[in-house]
Amino acid sequence: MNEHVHTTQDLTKNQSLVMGALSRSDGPLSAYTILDQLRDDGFRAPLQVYRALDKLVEFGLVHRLESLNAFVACRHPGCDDHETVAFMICETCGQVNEISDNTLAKQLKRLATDAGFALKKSTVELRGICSACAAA
Amino acid sequence: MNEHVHTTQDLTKNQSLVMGALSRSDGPLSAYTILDQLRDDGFRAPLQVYRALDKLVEFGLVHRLESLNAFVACRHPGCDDHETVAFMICETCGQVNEISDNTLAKQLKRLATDAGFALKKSTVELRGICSACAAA
DNA sequence: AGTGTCACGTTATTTTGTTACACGATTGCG
DNA sequence: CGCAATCGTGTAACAAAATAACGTGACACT
Repeated sequence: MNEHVHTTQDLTKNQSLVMGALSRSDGPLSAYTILDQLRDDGFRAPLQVYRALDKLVEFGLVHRLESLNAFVACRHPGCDDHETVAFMICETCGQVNEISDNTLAKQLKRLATDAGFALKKSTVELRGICSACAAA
Repeated sequence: MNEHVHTTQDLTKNQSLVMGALSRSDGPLSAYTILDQLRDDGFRAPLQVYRALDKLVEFGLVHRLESLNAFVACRHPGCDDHETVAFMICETCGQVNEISDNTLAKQLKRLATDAGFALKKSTVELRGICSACAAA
């Protein structure tokens, strides 16, 4: 097993449960929503969720949406560049679309470099109305 | 007076106080930090701060930093494109640099358009180490 | 046995943000 | 004028999001 790429099998029980909840969901979930969903599985405190989430984010299996205070399962786990991903968030239906645009990533890095800024992580979250909702 | 561009004179008392606190500060402030700073001016409840902040953001005088749950005074108030601004946030000193890059703005819009996504607002927050802190 | 590490569990607390309700000032209008 | 509508304000209570502090058990390694 590769030491960097984590799959479901590497996960601890709590991490698997949280990952499962996020995978089942078609949209982002808040930590407390996850907690509620996992009560029957023995979850009792927010910290249990947050600890699992921290690890899952670290593994690149989950993304945090800063503008929503919520989390989503990564659509392309295993891809390297988890520091430069963009999201399109529909304000009508709540659906989140994960985009991996190389040009954008490069541009952000260039912007940072030009300013002498050592970029660690970039948060790009686009808010608007998705095509499906616009049509409806 | 232009009906879209707001200046300090348009602001209500509370809005002015909050704007003043943000302008005085050299970095981002949380709503509750602002509240504490304005206790002597009669502020008592978070809602007073949030209401003022909402308006100031609406006016384009203040930006909200989603990844920090904090707020900063806009460096170039009066500029149109308050929906596509990027921030570089130094994780060492906490300084925030506001960037208005036209190429980036266009690219984000193109990304959205290509996906049939009606972009309303984009959040771009780059985390890393600023040049000053890297040198030190 | 001793040590370090890691995930886990529990309680309490802090930080952040919102809901609900009421009051006063202003504006617009019949 | 009188009256509704709007807007900013004030207060209290509350909900949501995140963390602090402390302790336990499992496991590996020496």
